[in-house]
Amino acid sequence: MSVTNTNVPEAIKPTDDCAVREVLDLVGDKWSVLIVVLLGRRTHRFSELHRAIEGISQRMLTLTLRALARDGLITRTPHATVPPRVDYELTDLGRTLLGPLRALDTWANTHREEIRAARRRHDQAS
Amino acid sequence: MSVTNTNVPEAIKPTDDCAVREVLDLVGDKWSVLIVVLLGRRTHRFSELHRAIEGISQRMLTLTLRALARDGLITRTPHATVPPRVDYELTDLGRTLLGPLRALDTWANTHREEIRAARRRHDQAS
DNA sequence: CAGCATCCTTCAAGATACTG
DNA sequence: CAGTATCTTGAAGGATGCTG
Repeated sequence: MSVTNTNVPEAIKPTDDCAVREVLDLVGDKWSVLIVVLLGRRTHRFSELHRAIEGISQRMLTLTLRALARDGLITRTPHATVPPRVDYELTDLGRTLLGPLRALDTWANTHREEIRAARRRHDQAS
Repeated sequence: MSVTNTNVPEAIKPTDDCAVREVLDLVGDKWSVLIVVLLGRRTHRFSELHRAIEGISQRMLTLTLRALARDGLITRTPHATVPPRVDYELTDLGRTLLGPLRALDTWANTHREEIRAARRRHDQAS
């Protein structure tokens, strides 16, 4: 199913059939967008990401980076130095994702208060 | 942290500090975007959504609708008829989300093959 | 019809300790 | 430094039966 095309049958299957959900399967988890955004600014090494992202464990950083690399959004380049050093960088594909993410970012900043208000109203009423 | 503003310190906290992650906390789950997209076309009643969204359980449909209503993205209007009937509809706020979602949708459709290719390459290499 | 109440399973994610 | 290897837990989600 497409968000854009409205000339479609009623039914929706998650993942198979909804393009937006495919994106969420790529970067909808807890850490991926944070990494993509940081790498959107500049190349980072592993330890830099680890320090920059508050609260992430070494394990989750490794797993998330591996998944992003598999999907072609980032590259991993190890340097044979001592001590070892591994750089992570957005691919061209990864960079194209920054635009849509910016749209979401703008939306969130614009409507943040509206959402909080709705929540307060709802929680009050019940 | 903002995706747009690059004049910011290094560190990122998830949820608190990243606007994109806030959106993902609203609609990043398995079913929310599907519902938002369907309601973007027209008002639906509960049973219509249940039939339209392949694989969703009554329980998850109820929970997801409730969360979306709490965040002010949709409205719930029960009709005192027999048999009972409840309509769900996007709010103005909910409608403003369709734009950013469309951006993601377009991105996914454009780069779907690229991602599949990257994945094949990666899985081959290992 | 539109749900709620329970029980159950699975998996994302965290904690901790170890290593090339 | 940049990871693995285990173990554990919490929350998301599913299955089923009941009800105003």
